[in-house]
Amino acid sequence: MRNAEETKERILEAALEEFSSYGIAGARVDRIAKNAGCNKNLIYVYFENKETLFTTVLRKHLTRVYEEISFTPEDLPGYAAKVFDWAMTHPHIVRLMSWYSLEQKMDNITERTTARDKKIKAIMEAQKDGLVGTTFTPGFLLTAIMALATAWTPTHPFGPSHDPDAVKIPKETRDAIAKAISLIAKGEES
Amino acid sequence: MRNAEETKERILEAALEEFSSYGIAGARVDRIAKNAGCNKNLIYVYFENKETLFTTVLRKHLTRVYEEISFTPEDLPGYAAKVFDWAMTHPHIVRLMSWYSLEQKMDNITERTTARDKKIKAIMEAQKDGLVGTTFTPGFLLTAIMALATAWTPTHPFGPSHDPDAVKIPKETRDAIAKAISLIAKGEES
DNA sequence: ATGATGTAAACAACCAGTTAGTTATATCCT
DNA sequence: AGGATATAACTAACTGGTTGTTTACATCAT
Repeated sequence: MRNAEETKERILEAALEEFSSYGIAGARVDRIAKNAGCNKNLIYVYFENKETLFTTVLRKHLTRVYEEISFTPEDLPGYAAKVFDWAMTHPHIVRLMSWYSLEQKMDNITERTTARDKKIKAIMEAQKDGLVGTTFTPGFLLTAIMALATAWTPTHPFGPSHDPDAVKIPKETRDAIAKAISLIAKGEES
Repeated sequence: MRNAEETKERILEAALEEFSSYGIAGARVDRIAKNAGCNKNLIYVYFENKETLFTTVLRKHLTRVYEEISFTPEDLPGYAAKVFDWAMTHPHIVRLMSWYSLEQKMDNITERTTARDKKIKAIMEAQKDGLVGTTFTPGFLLTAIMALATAWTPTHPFGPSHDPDAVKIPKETRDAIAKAISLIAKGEES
């Protein structure tokens, strides 16, 4: 019963649930402690603040995502499908990212920007090699992929509420997204 | 100085700013009263409480949007461009919608669902008339349009942070979005 | 003078963060 | 081995400030 690492993990789990549901401002430290089955003070011992607890949770899951989802510039539709699958199976983390981008004070997490730069460069090279069309810029393509892949997440402002039936048939939606990205990545003329 | 309608309006203005910046949980009623230049109690006299004040602000601007942006099922790229322009010039309201979809207790505003149903039906008819391709369902097309059109908003989790240069050249981004929607709406085969 | 409009103060609940103290467990000494 | 001791893990209770909401009172227009 007296295991610091285990309690830290329980706190992080409860914090994910709490922050995902209520955001930073809406989250309650007492509730996190209760759901983690530990004393409130331990949260302040192991993690500095409410805010650093949040960023700790976010960073932890973000790095896990970067490891799980490999970027394939030569197969952008497949990448979009992978991101879609991940977003649909990990709605908590998508919510976490949404909260962060709204409540943020504009200090970006370094991991994200470096990961983004890598992808941009990879798309540029794929374009040079003729694997991806040059109708759109790498930045546009990447943003379009992420926007489409996460659009059907329960949290999205224009998501399931605009396409309620899609939630029941995720496979069809995934294929449609891949298809759409395929069209954009080729970028044929009209 | 003694004009109820005027003070109501000042409260709604200050509330928009406050809720857009901090969300429902993060917003402070004292700050709204201060920025509206009125007594805190008036907020409770004219609007029930914090939450109904929020929904009042949201509803007000949503109906305005529905009036301003006309839906053109025969020209989906043009509609996407219009939505993009609106999103870029009204970031507060986009943020308001984002907050709402995150903090929501899943009770949808009726105006939104009816407006959505109308658009879906319009796209269906456009497909029957051969004005829009049938590769994708109307719900998918509508969601894709909204997702792409709002993806470069400052608040989007994968927005400007994934495509920083796009913010400086909104016209190019708008045209790229229209082009992308054009490709999807045609839905040519590979 | 009466209802609409506005003000100041208070209130009760809440909440992030702290303090002081307790228990378990590992380490050291003999 | 076994008792003293130090330390890591944990707890209960408190603090000081904040916050949504209410109450009691003042002032203006008609």
